[in-house]
Amino acid sequence: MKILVVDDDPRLRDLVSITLERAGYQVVTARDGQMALTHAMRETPDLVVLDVGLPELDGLEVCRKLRARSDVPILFLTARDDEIDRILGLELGADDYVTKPFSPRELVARIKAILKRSSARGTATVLRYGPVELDAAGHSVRVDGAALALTATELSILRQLMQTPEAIVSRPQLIDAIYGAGSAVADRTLDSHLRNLRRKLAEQGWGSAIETVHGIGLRMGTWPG
Amino acid sequence: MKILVVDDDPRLRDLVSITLERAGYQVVTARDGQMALTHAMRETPDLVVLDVGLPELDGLEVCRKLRARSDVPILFLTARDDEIDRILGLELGADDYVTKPFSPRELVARIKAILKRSSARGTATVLRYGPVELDAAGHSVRVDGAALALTATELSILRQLMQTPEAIVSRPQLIDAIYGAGSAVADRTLDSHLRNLRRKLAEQGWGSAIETVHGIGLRMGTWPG
DNA sequence: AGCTCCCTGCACAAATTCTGCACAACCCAT
DNA sequence: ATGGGTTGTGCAGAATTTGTGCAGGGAGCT
Repeated sequence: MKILVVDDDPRLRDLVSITLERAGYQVVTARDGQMALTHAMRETPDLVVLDVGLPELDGLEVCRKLRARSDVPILFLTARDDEIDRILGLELGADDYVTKPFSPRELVARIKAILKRSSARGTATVLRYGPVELDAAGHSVRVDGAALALTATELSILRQLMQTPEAIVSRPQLIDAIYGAGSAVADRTLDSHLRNLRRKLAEQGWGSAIETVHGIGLRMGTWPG
Repeated sequence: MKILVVDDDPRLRDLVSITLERAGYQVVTARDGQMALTHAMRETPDLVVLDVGLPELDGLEVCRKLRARSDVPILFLTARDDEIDRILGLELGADDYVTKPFSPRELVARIKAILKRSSARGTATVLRYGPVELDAAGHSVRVDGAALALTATELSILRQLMQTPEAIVSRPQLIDAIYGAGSAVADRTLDSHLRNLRRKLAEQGWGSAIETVHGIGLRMGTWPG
């Protein structure tokens, strides 16, 4: 989980960073609104901790601009109570706020709560094609409801194929996607995994799910039924 | 609502006591760290007001010890600004702090805020999955109602896993979450704790609660029944 | 000081998965 | 039909990942 921390006060920035890093998050910092927007685009954080009282482009403005292009959860840091009213009044789509001074524990608790909510919202990690269901987070695959025990590599192959159903994926593409690009694994190796994967699918009665297109590549088949 | 006030200065103790009593709280006092711990155990206060600069066992130490067995909210009283850094930096789990000199009104306001928050957090501190119940506040775990004696690390692991049931948590993620990020604990160490945790679960008949997904991580299992 | 409990991590064993060779089977254009 | 290129299969050693026995060190309690 990556978190973008935006505050102009270096001490507070450090405090928050250290706290969050201890809590197991990856942290990126920005010291003003402009930088915040740049980083938000480039780093695609999972959450933004945003100070309201930024110089120049203030926090509320940054929030509005962020919301224009992303649904990233936002947690505001506010110094004074009257700032809270502005946040609430403006309905900017902030997810929560914490008033300074705050305790690290509190901050982490709030962040966890937000992330939990937003991950509950976005259960879109499940790929589905025909009777095959692939849950990336749980590393689990079900066929007609029955769980399939796949190894990491097998699952990786299946995911690639399911990401573009009905489209043909070439072998080099697959290999690049599974191992990094420019890896030197033999073509036969891919075949081995492919075989195991097919065998496991076949045990559930879907042996023909992955079809070979000779000389071109592989694809998650056009479903028979 | 019962509040424990810990300070070695009798005048300040009285001031705080009277202020709080006027605000409608029941007050218990202690003049040193040792006494504070004793009272905290016996009286189970709803909040502790703790002076940082105590003789002998200092406030930070008291806080740490309290945290070892309870989640009671803690409000620090600090004399100097540099003490604040220590509180925040150490991430002891304090909920707020007030610098001396402070106004009685300020103190009461902070206390109200903390109590409000902690009651709002309220009953959501219990994680449950299958027959396993984890009560973060009480540091206790029950399986089919039977209490399980877990060490701090074991509990930490279990909590991480239960926070995202059915999802896989990688070993690095677990290690980052339990110790700070970027810590250098051996992989085997995690295994050791894991083994102990599993053994204890097995004694209650749920040895398979935590399953291993080879090469990926661990997960709080898909429940058998 | 002595005792207990917990954390940490080494050395080794066990389990699981990955890789790729040798060869057979297959597809398609000529 | 035939030959060259492509894909599937049996198999086994290599490599990685995970589990276990065990022990030293340190914190806390009496």
